[in-house]
Amino acid sequence: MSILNNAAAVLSCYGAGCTDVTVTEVSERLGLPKASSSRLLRAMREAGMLETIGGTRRHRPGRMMLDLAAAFRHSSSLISRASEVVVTATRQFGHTGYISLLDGREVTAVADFEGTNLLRVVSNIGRRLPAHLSATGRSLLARMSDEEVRRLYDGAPEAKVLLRELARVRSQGFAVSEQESTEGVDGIAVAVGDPSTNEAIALCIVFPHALVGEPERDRMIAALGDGAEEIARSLGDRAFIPPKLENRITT
Amino acid sequence: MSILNNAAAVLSCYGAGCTDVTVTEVSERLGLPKASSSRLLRAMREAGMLETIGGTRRHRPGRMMLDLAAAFRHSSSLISRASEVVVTATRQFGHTGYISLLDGREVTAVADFEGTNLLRVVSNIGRRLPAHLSATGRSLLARMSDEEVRRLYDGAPEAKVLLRELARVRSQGFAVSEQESTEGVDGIAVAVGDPSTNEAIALCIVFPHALVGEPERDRMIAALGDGAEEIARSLGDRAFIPPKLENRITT
DNA sequence: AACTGCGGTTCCATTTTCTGGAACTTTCCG
DNA sequence: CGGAAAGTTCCAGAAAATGGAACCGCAGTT
Repeated sequence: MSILNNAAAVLSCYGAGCTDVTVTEVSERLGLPKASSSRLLRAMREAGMLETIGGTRRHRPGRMMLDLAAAFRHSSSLISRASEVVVTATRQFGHTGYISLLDGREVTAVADFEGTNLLRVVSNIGRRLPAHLSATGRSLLARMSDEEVRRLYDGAPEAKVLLRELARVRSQGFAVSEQESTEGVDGIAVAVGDPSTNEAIALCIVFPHALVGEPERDRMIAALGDGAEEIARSLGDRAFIPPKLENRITT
Repeated sequence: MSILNNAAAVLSCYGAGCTDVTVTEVSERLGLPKASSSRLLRAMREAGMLETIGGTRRHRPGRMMLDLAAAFRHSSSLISRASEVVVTATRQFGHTGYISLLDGREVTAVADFEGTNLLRVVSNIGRRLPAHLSATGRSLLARMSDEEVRRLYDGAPEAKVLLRELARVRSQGFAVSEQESTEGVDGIAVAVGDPSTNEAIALCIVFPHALVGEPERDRMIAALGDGAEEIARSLGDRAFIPPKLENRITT
């Protein structure tokens, strides 16, 4: 068990609302002796991976993580192109937009773009959601074959329902979330990929459930879909599914 | 020399436009034998700190960095409060806003908030600037004593000019940047701190130089200043310098 | 003031991991 | 296809990491 794995295990503690840790908490969560935890956190501090909050015992990720997250975002021309599309839609409609990607069975937001309407949506960056319970996740899963989805959700009770849901997403070319992950907030998502890097991302807009009617939703779907289609064409994404509003299935 | 330090050195390669690295590049930049570099990158890959781009030889930061950057942002109530202020100002004025912090002699943006006006400013997150050459940097440095600034810039040729500049910032309570780091773009920044964590951040708005006149600049300064003052009051920041428009010194 | 408990740090012998150079393998390009 | 460049594996020795115990620092209680 290398120290690098221990360090990564410490870093994995962050998330799901955990913003800082102490020596004792690390010791308990990783099952390491106190002495090892103390030395590990110290070494990580000195390497810049962690920093203490105001000289207290509380350790948070070091500020180098800001640079690293940005480098991740900039490493992908797919993300850059999709960001342009979502920014434009965010400005056009005034609602908040996201770029998200899959990591195992979860989605995580890569970038967000604040809207101007009255709805202040908590930033999704750093917040992981089950893929099958979010529009972005479903739009991304819909790009996979049923066999691939079955393998990913092997043994999971939600697999059967999910496969039916994904058939629907494929038919429509977009995924919809209705107050699913946030009360009062709906979302629409369209996924697109880059075959040269074998990655895919979801473009998403979220908006207040009660204030946005179907005509505006259609316009947003079209805006995301047209932009994503342009990206798919220029990157050669043969798995792209263009949104077809006439195929919309209402619940 | 521990493997953790080597890993951190690899992670430090990202930034200044570098979004991915190969084994050979790491070998050269860190002065390590190829064998060591290959094993190091592999161990970091397996730990999730790095990932390859589409199975190529190119390594970028792993997606865990997104979570870690978010945890950093959420670890500070100062950043959260300041973000509220900047979002409000961004919506009120339509210009892009930032939260930035100091790291040595550099500033780095923690969060950005896209405006709605026609100016599309490249995201500053992940882009480090010399603190003395940016409004956010100067507003943060102005909170330090001259002695502290001299120590930070010990031996640096720009120290003398900077100290004069900081006296000006202290007199005004805000810092201004006029087409300094980006052509055609001006910025104003106000710094505020949290004595309980001993950290400080700068609230900043950037806008097109040619399109924003002095009355609107004053209103933006007031918006940032009032918000920052509220934060300072509630966190007990005795080093806070409220903006005083009557003390403005024009170049 | 002394004591106790909790969180964290240091010491040290032992164990484990990491290292560099060389040989080998894979990939890419002309 | 061949050659060169990039990357990987092997192995003995060196270096780092480990766990348990002792120690330290701080805060609260008597």
